[in-house]
Amino acid sequence: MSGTQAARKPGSGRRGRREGATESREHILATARRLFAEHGFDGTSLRQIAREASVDPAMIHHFFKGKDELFALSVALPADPARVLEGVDQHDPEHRAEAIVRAVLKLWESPAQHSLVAFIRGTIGSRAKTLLLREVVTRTVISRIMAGVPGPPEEVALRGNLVATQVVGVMLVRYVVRLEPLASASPEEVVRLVAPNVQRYLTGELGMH
Amino acid sequence: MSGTQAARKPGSGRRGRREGATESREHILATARRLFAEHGFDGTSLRQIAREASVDPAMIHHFFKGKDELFALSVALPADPARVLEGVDQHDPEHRAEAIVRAVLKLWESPAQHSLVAFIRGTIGSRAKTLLLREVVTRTVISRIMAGVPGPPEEVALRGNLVATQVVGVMLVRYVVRLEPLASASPEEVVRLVAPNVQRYLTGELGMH
DNA sequence: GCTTTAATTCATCAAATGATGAATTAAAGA
DNA sequence: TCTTTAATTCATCATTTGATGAATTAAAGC
Repeated sequence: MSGTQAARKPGSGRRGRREGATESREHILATARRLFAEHGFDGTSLRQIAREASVDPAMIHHFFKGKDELFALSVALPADPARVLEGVDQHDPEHRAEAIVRAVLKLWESPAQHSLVAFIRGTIGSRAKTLLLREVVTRTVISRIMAGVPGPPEEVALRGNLVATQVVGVMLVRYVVRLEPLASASPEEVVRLVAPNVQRYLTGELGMH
Repeated sequence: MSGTQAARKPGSGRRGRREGATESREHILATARRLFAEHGFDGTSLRQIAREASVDPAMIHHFFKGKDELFALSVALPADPARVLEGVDQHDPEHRAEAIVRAVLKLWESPAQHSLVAFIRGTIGSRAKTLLLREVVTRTVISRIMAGVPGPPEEVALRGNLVATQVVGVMLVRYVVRLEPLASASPEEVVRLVAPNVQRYLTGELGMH
């Protein structure tokens, strides 16, 4: 796992503050996002981030409390669920699926994609982080998606879980594993393909009881 | 991340071969399976495995070439896709979804569950391993599931991807993230809930072209 | 211009990791 | 029984990791 030597030898840079605008903090964050996305949390070292950001490792501790905070700030929750799903709950539940799928795809097609992949990799890799994910997903995402859906609470909760399976599945297969041809399909085509199934979970006949 | 001290101090055990049956190798494998499932590949150290298996770390290198081989043997491909999906392709494509979902759930409800979660965590955590997963899934799983499905190859491939989104989503939400109430639903109920959506992807109207 | 603040690098630490070779002991085979 | 093979532990290495404190330099505020 040991790559080639650093692009900047230890000692080639002058000491002290650099001239010009200060942008190291953003470089660190951008590099961290990219590396966490590629190799996950444990697979990415602070030194590697520092090297690729052309910065001394100590800078990371100067700007952030440690690796955890860097991960949290660079990668975790790269988007505010409330904003992403804004307006979704104003659609009639009977015709909400399209809006959900479209909102999710819009987010994943944005520049946030790197961060999102990093979030998925870093989160699923560890049990502790997965538990955190469950909380976030349940409280902020699913509750929002299911607002106003009629039926007994237990059934609505189950429907929310089912919607999650389909949405998470698309995210994983299209953006993380990148199966073709789905990965190359246009967002609108994905909406057409997937939304009907999501709609069934939301308000359709489930064949229960 | 550092847990409590080991259950066996360094020096409390006699040197040399232990008396009685030799089962350390299996203990190592079982412990590795469990720990890889909880903390992923990088999050699990050989020393931790050795400690919880009540074994010297050097034993791991005695039985296995290294961490990679241990991971491969304990965790990777915990089930032969061919066996799991055996007979699925003998169902008429028009009524194959139930068989698929049932086969997948049967596997995940088996004792292999730990290994499978470990496989997912270890695989999704790293980009390189994800690429490998893509190969395996495409060549062995999807091709088997889609055998005999009519239509142009490109469309069949897309349908296969869509089936994958739904199946992967269920695996992740039910077994890895464990969202309730889906995680506690009976396998047969999950089949009833999910199979219709899988069937639409397999042979249903997709609204394309 | 002077002072304060912040950015940047260097040197270094303690801990943990994967790995290896030698020594010790029991089981298996003759 | 004697010999060979395999299992088990110990001691130890070189690396890597995350982290810290001090020293150096530029920017910002006055």
